[in-house]
Amino acid sequence: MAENRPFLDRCRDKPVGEQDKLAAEGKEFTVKFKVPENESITFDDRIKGTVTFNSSNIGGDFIIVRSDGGPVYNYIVIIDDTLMKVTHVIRGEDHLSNTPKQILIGRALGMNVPDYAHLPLILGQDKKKLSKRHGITSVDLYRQEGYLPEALMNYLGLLGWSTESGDEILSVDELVQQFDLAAVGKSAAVFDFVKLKWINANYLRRYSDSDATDMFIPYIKNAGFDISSIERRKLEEIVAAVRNSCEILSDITKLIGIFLNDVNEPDDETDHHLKEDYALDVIRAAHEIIGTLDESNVRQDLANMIKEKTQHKGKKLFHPMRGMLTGRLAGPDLDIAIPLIGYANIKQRIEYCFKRYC
RNA sequence: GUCCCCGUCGUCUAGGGGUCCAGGACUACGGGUUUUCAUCUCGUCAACAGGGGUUCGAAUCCCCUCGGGGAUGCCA
Repeated sequence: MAENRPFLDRCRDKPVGEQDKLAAEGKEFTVKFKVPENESITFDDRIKGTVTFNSSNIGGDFIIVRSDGGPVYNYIVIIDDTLMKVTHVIRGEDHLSNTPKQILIGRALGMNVPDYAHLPLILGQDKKKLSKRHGITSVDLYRQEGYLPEALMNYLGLLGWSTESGDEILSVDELVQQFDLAAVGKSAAVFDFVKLKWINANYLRRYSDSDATDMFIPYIKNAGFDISSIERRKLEEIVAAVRNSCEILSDITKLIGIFLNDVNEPDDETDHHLKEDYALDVIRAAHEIIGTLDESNVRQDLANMIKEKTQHKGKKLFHPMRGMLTGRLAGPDLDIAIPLIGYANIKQRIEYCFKRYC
C-alpha cells in the first residue's frame, strides 16, 4: 500500500531564490499549489446541492505545472473557464473531487468561480464508470453499429432525467425545450443497450421505405453483399419486408441474405427444428410439388399445396417453410418474401433441404 | 486508507410527510392479432438497502450501519 499521507515536500518552504537556483542548475521540478490549512471550501452544486470540503484533506499540495512545463489541466481549467467568461460548468461527477482544488486556485487569483453542476455518472453493467472495456463508447462506433443520432440523444437525455409527462420518445427539439437541469437526479445510471435499441427501433420505423433503404444500404454493402444489380424498387421491397425485424441498422445484415444468397445455411436453431417429423413432412411435400409450380403461382400455391398434402397448418406449416426457405426461424412475412426470393431460388433451397434432411 | 457523492421493481425512473398495500417505461412471461416469426395490442410478475428516531402519520425529515461509486504528488 502506498503512502496515504501527503507527500513530504522538502521544497514547500524554500525561499524563492533558492528554488530558482536549483532550477537553473538543471534540476527537474514541478510547480505545486500551496494548499492552505483548515480552510472550508463550500459551493452550491446545481445538482448535488451544497458540497463542503476542508482544505486539509483534499490531498495536500498538488502539482499545477508538470516537470515538462505543461499545466495540469485538471486543476488549472478554472483559469481558462474564467478567462473565457464561462458562467456554468456542467460536467461529470468524477470531477466533483477536483472542484475544491480548482476553487482554491480561483480564489488565489482573485477570480469569480463559476456555477457548478455535476452530472451523475453513466455506469456499465458492472456498475463501474463507463469506459472502453464496456464496449462501444465513442459516438462513431454507435454510428457504425447503426444507432441513429436522434435515438442516442434521446436515450442519453433520459439517463438521470425524465419528463413531467413521462413521455420517453422525444425529438431533439423537445429534449431541448423540456430539459431542466434542476430536474436531473443525483444518482448514477447503468447504461442499458436493450432500452437504447428499443428507442432506436422506434425512430427507425418512422422513416419511409425509401429513406430507410438509403439508410440501410451502407450497412448491406459493408457486410459484403453486392447489390449493384438489384433494382432500386426491389431493394425497397426487400427492406420493407425486413425492417420491422431490425432494431439497429446493422441488424439487416443478418436478414438480407434471405433474398440475396442462393441458399441460406440453416442456423443451429433452425437446423434443429427442421429435423422434426412435421418439418420433414413439409420438406418432402415441397420437394414433390415445386416442379409443378412456376414464378406466377409459387407465392399463392406453395403453402396451400403443402398444407393439403401434409395436413399441417399454422405453426407446423409456416415454421418449417420459413426454415426451409430462409434458413431462419424469424424473418419477413413469407407471402411477401417468396416472390422476392423468386421461383428459381425457392426451388434450389427446397432441393437443398431435401438432400440435407430427407 | 482518506475525502466526497449516491442508495425506489433486473434496468431507466415518478413520487419531496397523508391522495402510495408505491405509478410509468424497457426486459421477461402470458393472452389477442398475424394460417408462422416480427410489428401492433392487452395483461402479469417485480422495488422504497437495514436499524433507530421525529410525527397522529415517513418511500418522503434526522442519525447510525451496510452497500455502491468517484477522487486521491505530474491523463484530459
